[in-house]
Amino acid sequence: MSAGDFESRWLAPDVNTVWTRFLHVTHRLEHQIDRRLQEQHGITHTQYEILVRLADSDGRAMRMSDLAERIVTAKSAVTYQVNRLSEMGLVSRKKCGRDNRGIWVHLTEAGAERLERAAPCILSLVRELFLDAINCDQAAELDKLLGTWSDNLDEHDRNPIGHAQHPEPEAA
Amino acid sequence: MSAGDFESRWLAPDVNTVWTRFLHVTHRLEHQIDRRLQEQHGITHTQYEILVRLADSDGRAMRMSDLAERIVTAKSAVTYQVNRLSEMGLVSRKKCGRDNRGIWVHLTEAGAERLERAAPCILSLVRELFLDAINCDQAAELDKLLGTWSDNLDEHDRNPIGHAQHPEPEAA
DNA sequence: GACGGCTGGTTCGAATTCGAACAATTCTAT
DNA sequence: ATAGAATTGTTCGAATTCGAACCAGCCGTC
Repeated sequence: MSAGDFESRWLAPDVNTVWTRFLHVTHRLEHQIDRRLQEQHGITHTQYEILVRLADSDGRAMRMSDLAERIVTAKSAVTYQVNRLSEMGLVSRKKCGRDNRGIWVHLTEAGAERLERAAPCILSLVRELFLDAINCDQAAELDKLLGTWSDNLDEHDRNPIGHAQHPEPEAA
Repeated sequence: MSAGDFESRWLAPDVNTVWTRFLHVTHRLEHQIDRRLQEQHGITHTQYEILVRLADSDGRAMRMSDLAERIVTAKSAVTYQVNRLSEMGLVSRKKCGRDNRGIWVHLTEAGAERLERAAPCILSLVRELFLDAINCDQAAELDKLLGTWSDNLDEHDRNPIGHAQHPEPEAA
């Protein structure tokens, strides 16, 4: 085809390159961590994340929906995983009197212990793969970047469309 | 550990914070893109990735396993997605005479068109959320970081554990 | 040229995720 | 007080992913 001017087609190679590499790296990172976590501690990365968030929370407990928001998944997925973790005895659910429809997920002693055992392993992996090899300046830069991205996402969530094509229904 | 210099500022706020933010940001990014892609172009992010890789390849074709490696998923997942894309008419499979067990996945005209339509949309989203807000220096920095991480992962893959934690002390 | 070992892809079952529909509860405004 | 809206979690079905088992074609050696 090669239809004349398509400057907006592949844009600057930079965007593509950086983005592609970014995806590649993040995917591989997740895979590594997931595997290690599975093999050595018998939990998923998501499950690990849930435990971490609980441990970091006041009273080692959190509401389902807060959990969902923190780990960025659908509520139903949280239900599923909390069931799993509950079966394993790592968390427990308790109704909270205040709001009868709400549920508090508590980290159990067993859960805390499991986390204590898994955390160093994962953190060292994260360090090894992710942080150790970058210097302070880069680290500071990364921190800034994360902030920027986060803000951007917030803003975009508030204002989903930006300038997207009209949400036209499929014309017949 | 003096509490004022870059180093401690970086190390002290612990790995956890940066890592957590990183996960949060990447997950949200993926979700945004996935949603946009689904809503506006009827394909998954993985499917989009496959199309992109094909379009970028010589002869707009790739072997299944190369594809799997590029997009970092299990081979079976590639089979699955290529089947879907094939049903949609966006790719086609062709045996290659050379190696009778190998399969070349070709981008069809329809696939190329679909990609042409989707790419600007996604790239603009990527820019908007990911790149626009960072300046050249930061972009360069990011690029360097990605390179470092990638190398790290390569090395780690070659040398998976090197010092496995306690393999499995599960008994009481 | 037959034999064991690789490699490339597929198939199968299990696990996980999502979104939509739902039930129960709280909140708001009249 | 009450109808309507919003929120909280769950359930359900569909889609997707993974890993292991598997088949088939390639490659080296004898």
